[in-house]
Amino acid sequence: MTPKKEKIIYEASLLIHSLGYTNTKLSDILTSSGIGKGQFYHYFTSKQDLADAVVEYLIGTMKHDIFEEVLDQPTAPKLRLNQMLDKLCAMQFENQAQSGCALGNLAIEISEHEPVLRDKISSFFKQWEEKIQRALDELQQHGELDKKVDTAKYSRAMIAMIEGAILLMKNKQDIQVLYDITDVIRNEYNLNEE
Amino acid sequence: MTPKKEKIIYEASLLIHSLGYTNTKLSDILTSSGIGKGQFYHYFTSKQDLADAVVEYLIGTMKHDIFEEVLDQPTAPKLRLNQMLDKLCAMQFENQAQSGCALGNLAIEISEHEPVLRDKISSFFKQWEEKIQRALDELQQHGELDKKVDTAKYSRAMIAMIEGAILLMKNKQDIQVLYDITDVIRNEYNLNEE
Amino acid sequence: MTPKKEKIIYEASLLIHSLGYTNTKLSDILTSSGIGKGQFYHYFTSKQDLADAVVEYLIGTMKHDIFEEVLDQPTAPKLRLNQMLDKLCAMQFENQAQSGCALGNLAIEISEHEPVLRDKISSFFKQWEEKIQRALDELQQHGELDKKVDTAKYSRAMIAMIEGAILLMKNKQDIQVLYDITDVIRNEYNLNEE
Amino acid sequence: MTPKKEKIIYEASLLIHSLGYTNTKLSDILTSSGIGKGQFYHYFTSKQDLADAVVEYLIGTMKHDIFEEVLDQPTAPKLRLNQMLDKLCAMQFENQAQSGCALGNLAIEISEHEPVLRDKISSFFKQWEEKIQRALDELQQHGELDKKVDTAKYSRAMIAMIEGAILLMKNKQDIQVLYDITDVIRNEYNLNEE
DNA sequence: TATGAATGAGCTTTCATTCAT
DNA sequence: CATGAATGAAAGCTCATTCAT
Repeated sequence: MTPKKEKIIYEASLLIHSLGYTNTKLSDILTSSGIGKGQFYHYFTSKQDLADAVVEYLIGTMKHDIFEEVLDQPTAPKLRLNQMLDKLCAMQFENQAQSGCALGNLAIEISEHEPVLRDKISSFFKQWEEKIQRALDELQQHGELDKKVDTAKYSRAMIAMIEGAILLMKNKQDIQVLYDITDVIRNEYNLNEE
Repeated sequence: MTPKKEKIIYEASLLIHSLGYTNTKLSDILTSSGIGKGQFYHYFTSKQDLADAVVEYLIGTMKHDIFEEVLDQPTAPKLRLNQMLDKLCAMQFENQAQSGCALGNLAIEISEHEPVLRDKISSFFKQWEEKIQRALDELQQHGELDKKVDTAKYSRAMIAMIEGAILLMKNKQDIQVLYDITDVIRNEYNLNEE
Repeated sequence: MTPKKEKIIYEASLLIHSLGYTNTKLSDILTSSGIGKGQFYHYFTSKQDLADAVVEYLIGTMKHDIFEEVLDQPTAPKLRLNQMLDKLCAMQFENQAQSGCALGNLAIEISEHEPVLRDKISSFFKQWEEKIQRALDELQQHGELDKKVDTAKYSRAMIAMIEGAILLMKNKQDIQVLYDITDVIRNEYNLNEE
Repeated sequence: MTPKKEKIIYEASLLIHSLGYTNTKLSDILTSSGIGKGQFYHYFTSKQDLADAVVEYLIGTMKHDIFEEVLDQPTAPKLRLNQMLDKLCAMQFENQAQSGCALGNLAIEISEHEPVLRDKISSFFKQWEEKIQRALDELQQHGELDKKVDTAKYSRAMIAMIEGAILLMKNKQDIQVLYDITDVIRNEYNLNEE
């Protein structure tokens, strides 16, 4: 992967995050990347091909920021989940609550009609669920979570709350929505005390 | 509003639900509605104008189905909330878990760049929150909900869970995701009968 | 078929005759026809679609000029064949021996890779063979052609001589080539005397 | 001429034979030849320049196969012409009747608009005519051909039949067309042994 | 009202050619 | 000699919108 290609993917990811895949025009990408039309097709076979690369890049970023740096750490489960929420809030704050979740947006834009991309995103969400579930299992073992909750369902529900919160936040263009709902998450999953 | 105009809006709402606003072409709408180009511009000044009407229609449908028929009813709060969840699940089941939430999709597609539509959707979500909050307040008064929860935040969080669940469901193209997460909602908000 | 569509097909047929299918650009056709890009796609679904129409038009023209006006006439076979050759020579003379046989050119350009167009042209050549063969059969019956020649093969061979003559004529950009070879045809098929 | 350059010309000739000059892309040639872009422009100044070389190569091949190995041989004229036809049939059989005559195809594709290439091909056809004419003259001297035929016209007509036969054969994608018409040639020019 | 022909800016993509290394 | 990154004009095509009837 040449630096140029990485640059194109990065610039495209910003555009797609803000505008969506369809609304991002090749000309936008060319302008942002500072390349010519022909050059683009030297690196990618099509706009679709770039979309694949962007999705992989976005998933890679999330895996790095959320999995490797937080959920995969050998720290206490409560800490991991709190750090995860902090980080997600920080990401949206940096974006000024404007564009929402890049992968969530794409999931909604393409899931019904683009099976390949859908599966990539779906696979990411599955991994995320598993890592949260592991944390919830640990909490349960430590008696910090109600014994009878189904951690598989609850980890998925936590992601749903996060994605839904970001959706509502984007719709209101107001970061407070995300803060409020992460508060509720911390309450409901006993992430607050001590 | 002539029946023809209503027909156009209805057919457009189906297409936009499945394809998104940008990916829905005027020609698709004309074909579905069985009208000609000139006819369209007789009823609408632009595609944007139609989008406004579609959003109003979608909001109107939700208000009828969820507000008037359920949340505004003088029934027990637990029943109202359960019926609301049942209805939302039924709607997605009918759609075979394919397209997700029409308003949620649009919220994500247009919130950053189309203030007028964003505000319309945002206003709908706000009303929804208020009606859920009212139900939660009643539950609290009946001692069926923890006294210290902030019902404003919790009603918003419930919508976040619902929208997030539908997002994940659409991404997996599997209704079970929605069922699982509504189970969690019922648990957490003490909606299961006893 | 609207006059506009006919005009596009006609102008395209001239361009394709001279330049070939691939070398004829949509922009050439638009300029010749005096229409805009969008209008073209109102009448045709693609450049390929136009090619189909052009082939049909070219075949139709040949059928009219060579079949209906000459070979299908109830005149003497020798006269019909001579008139056919005269007409073919006249057509190339009008074109100043520049572009050759429109259908022959297309046959060479597309036969290996475009089965649909190939079959259309092939079907035209087959009909042409049959009509010449009928004339040759009549000649044989009148004792004006050697009894033992296989009229099926000889009619096909006559078309081969014509198409080959036009090919060589085009290559030399000299009508005389065609005249010389039609002379040979008239000799060999006893079309001269009286 | 380096082996690499010869390789490029050879691979290009195969592609141009099948696809035509315009439809053969530089990238196809690079792939087939296993070279890079820069390498190509080291050997050729342009695609046109390559086309010149390909035409020379194709003409050279025909001269070797048809002239040197057959028509220039000091054998009997009837044998030479029969061997020529046999060889031409064999070449098309090898190609499975798919692509036709490489030089005939190019003649049709470029004669109207590329004078340099046209003249090269035209010059080849002229030489071919002369060599056939010489054979016909010898046949006439041996009393094996009608005295009064104009051997110049008849040699050209023979090439026309061959090229026309290959055109029809390519259009039908059926080698039998060529076989049938060469049969007629052998009849008409008294080439069948007796 | 109603039709669909016409427009044209802009889209994704192609491709011969040039250039830096 | 050799590579392949870079260029950009031009290709085929799309689509919201306008206009003549």
